[in-house]
Amino acid sequence: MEMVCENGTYRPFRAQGETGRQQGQRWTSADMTASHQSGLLKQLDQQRRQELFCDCNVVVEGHLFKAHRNVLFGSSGYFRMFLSQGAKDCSLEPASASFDVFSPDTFTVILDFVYSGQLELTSSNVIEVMSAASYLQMNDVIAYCKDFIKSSLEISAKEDSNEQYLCLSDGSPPVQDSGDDVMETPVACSVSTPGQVTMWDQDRAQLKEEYQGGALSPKTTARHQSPPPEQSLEADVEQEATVHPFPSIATERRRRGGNKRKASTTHPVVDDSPTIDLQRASSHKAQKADELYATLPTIVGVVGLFNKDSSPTMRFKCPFCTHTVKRKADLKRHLRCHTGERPYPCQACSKRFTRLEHLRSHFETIHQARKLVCRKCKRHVTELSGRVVCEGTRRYRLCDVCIQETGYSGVVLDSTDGAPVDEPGLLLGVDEGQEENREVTWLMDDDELAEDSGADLIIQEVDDSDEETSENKTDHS
DNA sequence: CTGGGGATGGGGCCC
DNA sequence: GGGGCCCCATCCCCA
Repeated sequence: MEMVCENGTYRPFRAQGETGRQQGQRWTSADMTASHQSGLLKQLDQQRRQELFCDCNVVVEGHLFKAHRNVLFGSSGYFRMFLSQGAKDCSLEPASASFDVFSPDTFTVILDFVYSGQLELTSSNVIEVMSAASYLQMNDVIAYCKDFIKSSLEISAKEDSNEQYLCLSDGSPPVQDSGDDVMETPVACSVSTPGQVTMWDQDRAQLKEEYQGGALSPKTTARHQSPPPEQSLEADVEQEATVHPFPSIATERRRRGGNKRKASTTHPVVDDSPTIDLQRASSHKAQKADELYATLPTIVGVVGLFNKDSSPTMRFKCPFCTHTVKRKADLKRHLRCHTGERPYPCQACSKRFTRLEHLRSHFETIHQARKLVCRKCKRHVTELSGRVVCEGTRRYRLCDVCIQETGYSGVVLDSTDGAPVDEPGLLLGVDEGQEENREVTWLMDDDELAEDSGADLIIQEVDDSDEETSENKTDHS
């Protein structure tokens, strides 16, 4: 770059306009800037389509795309790295890049976006475009894809909320399930009937309508030319906790911490309507997860990395975060932390889990008192010496010593028929299903424990539609 | 306020 | 691909 000497120091040469601005002579406006940028981009796009001055060849699965280095450099972190490596190479040979990790159609969408600022997202290509954008390190495209998905799921969540509103119209307070993130606020929202219009199509129509009406913020309109600086992924993630029902890992964990304890300390949900409602919401979430899975193309993340011996290894990349896994099954498992899908409900307390093993662990710990440790003195007990104490649906063991020391009083079930022993001050004949707000405590023998606990855990991957009946049964068993 | 422990959830990997 | 085990991180309660 040409340098000029100014007061004994060298400064970069300034264009006329900048000098003019310093002197207050520059005449400009936002419209003029936008018009100029738009025109320039159009010109570049025309050049690309006419293959004029293209100095970069991109081969995607055998299909050749011609483009301009400068444009790719300015749009993609991947190309910035790639082209920087050859920047010192002053040869006139066009730079060449080859990809097999996404389809030519997907790259067409991305390249069109680069040259026009218009991102043609559809329900069928959003995942693949997002994955490719992740590979190419195009954060703005990723953000737009995320917004597209989030907006769709927001509609879904509104539908869920609306259902909840309808279910709770009898005035019952909404019950927040521990495991599920159900929107609490009822939202007036028209619910489309299945088959009438797809979630994605509805969302696109809404986006288009809002955009045309000028009601949509630039963030969700996939405009490329002037993305605000705060529109980074990090900022986006920060907003998720309050705005979007589609959490990243970070926000998921934050929220998890907030809700988790409520679940473990509150009594089981005994009011049927909210439970059913949560199940419906969860069912809806599972459906959305299924839709997401259905839209996952094989592309989802076939990312070529390299082993120590420089041999390529295939990994599957999560389209929603930077996580990669070796197996597709592991990716599916991982995706549950994004979709919120919890297909394994505890039949005893309605808490839901993402994995069967977590459900099993929870059930054995919380409801079966499988740990042979006295909860009070922490000493090891045996099946015989450790008496099982029940609090609601929670069960744990106390050794005889701790029971005597604490003067433990509660409902003591007869070991033979399970009926409470008639003692003064005990809650007799109180069923938790009938007296949900009273903490019923009793002792239980191992015989009874073995008899009923094994049957309690009905492990199944739930088809939520049938869930309400089965859970009602176990709630009162 | 702090450390320990329980509960939960996610990742890696073997079967 | 699913099930299961192990390990680890995080959050929260409690002493």
